[in-house]
Amino acid sequence: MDRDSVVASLLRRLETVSKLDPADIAAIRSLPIAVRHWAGARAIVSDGERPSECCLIIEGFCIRSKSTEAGQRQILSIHIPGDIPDLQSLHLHRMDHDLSTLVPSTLGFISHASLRTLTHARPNVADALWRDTLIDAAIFREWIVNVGQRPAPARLVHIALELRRRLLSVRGGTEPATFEFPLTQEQIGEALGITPVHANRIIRQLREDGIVDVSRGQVHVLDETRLAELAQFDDRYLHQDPAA
Amino acid sequence: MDRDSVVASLLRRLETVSKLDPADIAAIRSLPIAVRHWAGARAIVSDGERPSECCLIIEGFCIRSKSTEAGQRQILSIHIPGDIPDLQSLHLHRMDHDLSTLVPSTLGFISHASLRTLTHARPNVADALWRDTLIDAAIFREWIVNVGQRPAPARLVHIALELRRRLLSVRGGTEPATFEFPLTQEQIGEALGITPVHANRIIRQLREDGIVDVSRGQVHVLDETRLAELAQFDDRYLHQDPAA
DNA sequence: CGTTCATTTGAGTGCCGTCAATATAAGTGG
DNA sequence: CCACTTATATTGACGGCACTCAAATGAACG
Repeated sequence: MDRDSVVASLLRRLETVSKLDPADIAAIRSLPIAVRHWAGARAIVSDGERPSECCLIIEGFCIRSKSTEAGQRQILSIHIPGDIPDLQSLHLHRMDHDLSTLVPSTLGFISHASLRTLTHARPNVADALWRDTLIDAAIFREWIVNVGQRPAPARLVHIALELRRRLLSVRGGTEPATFEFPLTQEQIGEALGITPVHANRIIRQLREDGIVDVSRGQVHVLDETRLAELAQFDDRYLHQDPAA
Repeated sequence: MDRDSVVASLLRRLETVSKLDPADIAAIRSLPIAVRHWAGARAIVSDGERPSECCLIIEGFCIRSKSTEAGQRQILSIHIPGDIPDLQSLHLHRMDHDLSTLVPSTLGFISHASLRTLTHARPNVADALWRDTLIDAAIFREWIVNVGQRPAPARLVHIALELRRRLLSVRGGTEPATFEFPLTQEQIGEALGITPVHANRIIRQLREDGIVDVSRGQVHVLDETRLAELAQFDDRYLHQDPAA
């Protein structure tokens, strides 16, 4: 895999979210990145570890999650190509959650050392990456609202619409009626804070109602209008416009 | 109010969380800060606004919250002296949630311009503040787990123990059996994702069981052992040790 | 073609929500 | 300082969303 396509999605993403000048872009392009392939459903970094590098998703999907002592798991976020899901480890040295792949993925590892050199040399890039971690936090805030306030069907369609919107800033184009959503029903339950049994019932209900069909790792939108009404999805919290 | 006591809690907090050298500390001390008093239960910045300054809590308590279109409110975090709850606005220009006081408070406002000058001149300070926002995000992650996975009584004691632990890094000393918790039962409900009626029942149950007494804006620990067992509180996610 | 994992469905239970009323505390003006 | 107003806390009755336990079906994979 050539260097350009490795950083392409990262740059596309940083540029939709921040303003960078050519020198910044060149500096990011010249970061040393170690590309490795990862099987699906495998840990990348685990709770308690002290990683010395950050992980750029080049291809595939990842999730972050935390497990309680009672043995329950909560999925905290879903990550797509262009994301650096453990960028926080640059300053938070011990992991407080798990990061793992959802499907077979191509990952690029960037050492903390080289990132630190870059951010200290170029405050502009530091700001862009900082901003990236702040958007990450904004998504967590919305996730809290989702789990805390919305009824289960609305929770599901909300995270689905969030994922669709975020995929746009990498893939480009217009909102598709069908898109990847590579979670099992058990994982959907872990993301929404419900049991897999209940997740199944909600999915069936949404399908029977002709709103969305969530199956085989994909979402098929059946009725865009009623879906929007149910999800109450407002993308402002994604902060995708650097000017705003 | 003299300058030293204004920044004292901020410095104490940044130093428990990051390593700063004397020049960094001097630079932070010389930040222009406008001190203002605020009544209780008043908005500081609201969803949709574009603030040009950040707010340091000098005295008092604040919360961040988001409201859904359905009119429900979710409290996202509780803030104490030394916190800069809207530090994210430095890079995320449009607010995606509300920040308001819980009780009458003394606030210090620091312009984005002076913060940006400081962070660009001193990468060390930038890293410390960046780290601060990352801890903020780590707390959000734990909050998601709390709301998504724990039963309501455990949720309540978990946020109470988190607040107690965080108060320690400002106030110093050892874990007190009684501490401030200035939330009404309605606000407790909004923080936990339950109704105020149910919040009341849980509080009563915890009191009757002799575990904790949450009343009149205070928490009284009745049985430290059973409390710890119920809350499953592990402070690792607060990242209070700069070395770790 | 058997093993394993994911999905689906049923029956019964319980946590938590809604609606409603009352009590208590806190604050305000006369 | 008391009457009045309002916010907060408390309690009861009832309903429903979501959980547990359990089993069956379907899909994927070596």
